[in-house]
Amino acid sequence: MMMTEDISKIVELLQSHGIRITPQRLTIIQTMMKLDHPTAEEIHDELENVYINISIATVYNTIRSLKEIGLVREINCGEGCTRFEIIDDSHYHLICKQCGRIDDIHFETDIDFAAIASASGFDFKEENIEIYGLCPQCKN
Amino acid sequence: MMMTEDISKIVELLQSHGIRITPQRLTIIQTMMKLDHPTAEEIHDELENVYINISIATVYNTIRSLKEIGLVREINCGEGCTRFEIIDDSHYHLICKQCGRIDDIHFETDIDFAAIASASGFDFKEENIEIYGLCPQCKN
DNA sequence: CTCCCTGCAAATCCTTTGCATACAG
DNA sequence: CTGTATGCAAAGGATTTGCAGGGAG
Repeated sequence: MMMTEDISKIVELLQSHGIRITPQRLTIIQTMMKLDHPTAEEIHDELENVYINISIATVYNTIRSLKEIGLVREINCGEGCTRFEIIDDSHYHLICKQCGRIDDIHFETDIDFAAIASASGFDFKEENIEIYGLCPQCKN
Repeated sequence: MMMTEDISKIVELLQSHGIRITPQRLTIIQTMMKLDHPTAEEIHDELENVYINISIATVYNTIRSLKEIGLVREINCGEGCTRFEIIDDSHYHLICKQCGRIDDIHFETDIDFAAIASASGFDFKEENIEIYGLCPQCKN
């Protein structure tokens, strides 16, 4: 997980994309760092728990901005289940097709994503690897 | 793309999962094979074009069944854009973050997905690799 | 100061569901 | 025959948008 001190780097990233630094945005980012692959609603609920009122629309709008600049990744956990996370180092996901459990998986790969993208004339931004299966609880 | 002759194998796959063979399901599968990463609605529209009336609910229900048995993969092309394809050989996707263009990418990888899954106690089903960037048209 | 951001509520869009009928096995 | 699949329409849920006021730069 990304360290709290990295907030200053995140602030620079937002500024470099002309995104204004607002208390709501910083709060949402910090909440995403605290929670484990939260849904938009879980972020919103967590904020309510600490008596911070940020509208769900702002949560969604912020997530969208952060996705666009590559700070946030969307994880598809099936059946209308969408979760989000701050992208830090290269880690990928192991997802249970049954219950939606998401495990972070760290491994190295020899795939040169940037080269693959540019071979088709694309500017590489980021990659996403999802491994689907049945978790220990669901596989029986 | 999967060959039409493979329909018999698909029929077997459905049967082995206790999924009944209906004209609607076969038609939807063939339409998915014909179209390039269609959305649910594109499948439905294509059927209307040839005067076949299959309700959009049946399209969605069928896609869901096919996803569950691992025949169909969902591709996330951002901004509430969900596309589907029949899974055939191992190929992955290069997706434009701007316009949603999807290119199929074929490459080999040394990642042993099954081993990674079982290391966490998961039964491996399938994997998904998405590379995001900006396509030649959008990167300027 | 100016323009972007926020909150609220309403709108929208995608997907699923309930029910009666049809049909695959 | 029996139980699942289908069609239709309606429900449901997630995400976005319009608008007026507030705040960052």
